[in-house]
Amino acid sequence: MANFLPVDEQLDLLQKGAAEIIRVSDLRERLEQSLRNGEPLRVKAGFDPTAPDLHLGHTVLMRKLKHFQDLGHQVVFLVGDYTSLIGDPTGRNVTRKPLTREQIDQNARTYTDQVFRILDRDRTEVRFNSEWLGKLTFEDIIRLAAKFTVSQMLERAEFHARFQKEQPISLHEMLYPLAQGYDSVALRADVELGGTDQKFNLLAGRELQRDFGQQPQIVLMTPIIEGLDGVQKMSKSLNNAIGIHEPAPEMYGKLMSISDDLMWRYWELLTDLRQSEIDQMKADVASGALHPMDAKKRLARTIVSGFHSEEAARAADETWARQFQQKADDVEGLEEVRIAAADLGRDAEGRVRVSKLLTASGLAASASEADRKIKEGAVRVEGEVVRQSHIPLNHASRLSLRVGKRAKVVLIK
RNA sequence: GCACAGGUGGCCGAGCGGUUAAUGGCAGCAGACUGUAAAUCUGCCGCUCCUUGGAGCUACGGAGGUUCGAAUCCUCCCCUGUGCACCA
Repeated sequence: MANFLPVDEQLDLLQKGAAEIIRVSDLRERLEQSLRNGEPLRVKAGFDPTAPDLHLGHTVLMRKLKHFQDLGHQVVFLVGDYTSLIGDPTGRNVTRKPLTREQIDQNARTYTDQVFRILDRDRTEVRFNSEWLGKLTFEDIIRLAAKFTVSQMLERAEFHARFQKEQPISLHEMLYPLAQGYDSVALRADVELGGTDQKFNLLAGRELQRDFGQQPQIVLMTPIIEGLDGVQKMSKSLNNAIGIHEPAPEMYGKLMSISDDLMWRYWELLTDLRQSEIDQMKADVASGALHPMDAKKRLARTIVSGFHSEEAARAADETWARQFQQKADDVEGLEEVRIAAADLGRDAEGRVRVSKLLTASGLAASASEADRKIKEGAVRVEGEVVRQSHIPLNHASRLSLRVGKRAKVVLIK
């Protein structure tokens, strides 16, 4: 099988960026064991396909998975198709809405497509937990449930908080850690990765494995990265996430919108730059040798080129600079939208309602909102601020529109 | 099942028969300021329509009802929480 690196070197890479490992001594032992018998470790990480897209927050964990993979270990990418019927209560103050089977399948497909932007497809074992969870009988579930007590469950911060606030906790939500733990049993996992918020669930795996006569898995937790707001964790539903499928300019722009403070965290968790290099850069910014904006641009380029290409990153960089650093409305590189002239409607003098233009192009959610933006002076057509509700539109079939920092080119036919 | 307390705009949370899409906070958006941001200040923050200003429509768990008038009162239903559920 693979030629493994010496244990110390492996540990060195694996510990980098890990928030907590339970326990490091066990991991060392397990690595030594694997080195002796030439068997790679089985390293598991589960993802619930509850949202259709992965975002950069997920990649923190995937990057760590890749480290294991690079070291020659067997990575198991587990799609929690069955557990997503429950919905992980982690970090939730309300019960999740259950997904339909179709949504889950659809999401799972999107997931596996995206994950191989980071992991090596040929060396990754992809599994779905419906494979074994779907076969459990009610009796099996009763036996699993008997392993935990109600107060153990209520110790969990999420449940505790909800209980205190007299908010509902459905019984099935307590089944989640059992299911995730049983996954580890079924997969005979040596190591499980997860975010720090998963601690309880990860530890349940150790518990159950012990009960099933297996060696309890090592648990490696990665930090939870903050979203664009810099406060809450990155999450699609909080609308502060950067999806890994997002187009380069979008991704670049979002990265540039983070605060200077947050930038350092992103450097650490989302790039492979060494800590020493990051510290150096930090020092340069502090001393004034490096402009923070340049550091941030470099961050954005680094990340974007990882998911797209260097050319795409460079192009995004130029587009961004044009859009935000020059005041003039430059049409080049902007997203183009087609609008049917019939959808706009003209008044007797052949003028067009600006709010219609904005809604049709997707720059405003509703005509009412568009009208407000016009009053606020946020709307520009061909670079000129527009304050009237109607503008003449002769034969121009192509014009640039801007609302605040968002801009598009519309083609009217 | 019984009793009690609740269900208000993306979220939290006031209002508890009579100005107003409904105080306030958060989030969001825009303007100013900057280095793109962040911070700060200001404005906006249901939808539709009409060329600055207006007009209309839809909203306070759901359905009915009382009333000139309801988020506010009544009835039923749905949902959540708490307590009780042997003696009671």
